[in-house]
Amino acid sequence: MARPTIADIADKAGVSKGAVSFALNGRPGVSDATRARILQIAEQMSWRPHSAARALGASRVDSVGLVIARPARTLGVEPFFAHLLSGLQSGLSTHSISLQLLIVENTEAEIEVYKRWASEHRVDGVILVDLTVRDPRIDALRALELPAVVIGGRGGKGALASVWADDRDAMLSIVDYLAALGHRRIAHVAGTPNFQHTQRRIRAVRDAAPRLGLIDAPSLTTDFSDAEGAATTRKLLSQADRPTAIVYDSDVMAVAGLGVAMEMGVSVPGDLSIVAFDDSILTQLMHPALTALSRDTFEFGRQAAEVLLEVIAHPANVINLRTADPVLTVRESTAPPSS
Amino acid sequence: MARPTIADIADKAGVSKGAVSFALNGRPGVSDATRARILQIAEQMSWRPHSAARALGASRVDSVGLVIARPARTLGVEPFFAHLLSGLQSGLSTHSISLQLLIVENTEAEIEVYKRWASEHRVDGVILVDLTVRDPRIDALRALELPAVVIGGRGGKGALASVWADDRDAMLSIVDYLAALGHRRIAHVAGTPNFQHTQRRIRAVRDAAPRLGLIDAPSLTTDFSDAEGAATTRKLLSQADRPTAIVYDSDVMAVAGLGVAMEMGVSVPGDLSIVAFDDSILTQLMHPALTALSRDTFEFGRQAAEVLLEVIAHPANVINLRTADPVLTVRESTAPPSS
DNA sequence: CTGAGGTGATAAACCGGTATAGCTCCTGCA
DNA sequence: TGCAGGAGCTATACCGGTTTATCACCTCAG
Repeated sequence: MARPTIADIADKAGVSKGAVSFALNGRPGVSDATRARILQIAEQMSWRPHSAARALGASRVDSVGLVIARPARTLGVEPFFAHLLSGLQSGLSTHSISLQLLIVENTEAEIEVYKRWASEHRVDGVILVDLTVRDPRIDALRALELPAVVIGGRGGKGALASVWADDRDAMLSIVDYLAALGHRRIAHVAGTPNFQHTQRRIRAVRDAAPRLGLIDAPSLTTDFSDAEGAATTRKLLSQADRPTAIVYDSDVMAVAGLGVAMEMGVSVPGDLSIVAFDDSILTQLMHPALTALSRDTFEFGRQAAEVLLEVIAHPANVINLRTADPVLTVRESTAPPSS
Repeated sequence: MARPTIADIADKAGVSKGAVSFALNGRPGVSDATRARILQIAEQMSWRPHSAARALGASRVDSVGLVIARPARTLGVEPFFAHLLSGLQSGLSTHSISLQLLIVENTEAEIEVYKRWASEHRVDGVILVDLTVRDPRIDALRALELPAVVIGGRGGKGALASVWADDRDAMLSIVDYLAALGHRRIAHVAGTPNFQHTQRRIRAVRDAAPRLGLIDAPSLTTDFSDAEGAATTRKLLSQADRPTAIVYDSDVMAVAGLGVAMEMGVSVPGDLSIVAFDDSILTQLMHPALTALSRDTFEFGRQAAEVLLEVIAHPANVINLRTADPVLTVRESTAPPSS
């Protein structure tokens, strides 16, 4: 017998299908003795539930979805997603929930995927990343009544559950550190301005400037690419009063910035300190190794999974979980300013 | 009506459920007029099939799986997987097939996942990556009768379908190029020896050495990590007769190697030429930018998807597809040897 | 005029589970 | 003694599709 069904088990145990179902799902309706016998037979026949049959009967598919709307090119470099995925899976696997992953080009396509998933009952819920200001996905998901958890932002007036880290505090810890080293000209090479976290980081820099007595603290937005990271760095370093420290919103841009500094004869950390807002193997491969903000992305994913499962189970329960604060890992790219 | 079923359509069209099913799946049994009417009603009610119901009836789930057995740490840096994923999805989405992704720690866990997927009918087939010599997954999959396609290797005596590139030719093109530049001491920092492609690359170097008159052409295996890449480079550059060119099996190791060269005062490409077997944004961020072998990984994934769907439809049909050869992208890290 | 064969449809079984109504005992309490 | 109530189990409907057996009807050849 290749693939036993509960009917086979019922036959062998001399009970009804219903009793087998009760026993296998740990719900009342059978005696302990019968339950034990059924479980043993199931084990021995190496029975496993047919996912489609269960989904049809129980109207849940034990599967959640993650759509990433980014060009594949930028995806690969970011260890963020790999760690997030691992964390998500770690949180899901304990409940035998599987993960559907889809990479699409833009937000419209992403919303289309949600519609399809909802109408085909392919997932019980979804995880949202890269939240933008006035994100259209939030309304779309609400309309679809698809449970969701937002990663790294708030779910729009508390409507969607979320798991988030405090970008503001994190940015402040970087700027505080640089100011303590003696830097007064600090620049911030930010990412895409429509991302919520970009906004929060820019605001943090702006707010901290007066308190720390910074002479200049510009935030320049980019598209997160190495090319714009390099171009922006070139512009900053060409100024008369160039910054003595630059904070980059991503590790890739920080590495690109380091390249520009070398190319222009600006020594790091002698003439310029560099900090990356994201940590990865990239920052450690460099010479000098880059000071970077380390986040526990794996744990982030694990918590997101837990929250999502909770929201699926109890849709009314809107959870907003703040995760552990990221910490600044100081390496070789930061030092007091030379003059 | 939130989610219409074919019964609703049947009611509205005044026909039976069966007729609707025939019409929607484009199979004979209904007249063209009725078919058109049913399709129109389905469209208007924005009907979509319930995936679980379809899976249960048709015994296929329109979903395939990919398991990656690697630590998440190394995963993120490799653009390879992001591109492969995009390509796979591109090939699958035209047939409305979804992809399940799972990252696990080791091969045993991977095989367990296959067993679970097979017994729970969660996927119609799987894609295999990182093929090792005498790979245990091949026999496991055959035992499970789970359709599969192997990426980047042969499916064990032609048993499993495969999509592969010619690693041997690729390595020869690198070594030929370095020899043409005048290099006679070429070293090869290889990956894990149990990978099939590592073996093929090592063999290619060994076979080419006499023909090209190479004085020395050692292949040193590593675990693919930046640490071992750096350590091996350090060892090579400390030798009396140190190599004038090093070929690295991955971009991460090449970058680590470049760092070691800088740290030891060995100029690149003046004193040492460096080639990476894998291309990515990493190699382009470096100074000097690294000469690297570029593969069309997206297309690779797309073809793998096509082959897998073919194998699922016709299990007896074992396809072995050779993809386009990778090309060497020459950048700043290679030059004729100095002396 | 008859019968073979094809067309267009229906009804019902089926896929493998879950959920529920109901039945049979058994126990405990008035 | 009678009966309420619960434990333990069965039978059956149901989820939303697919597939098969069957049938009515029409056409056309013999």
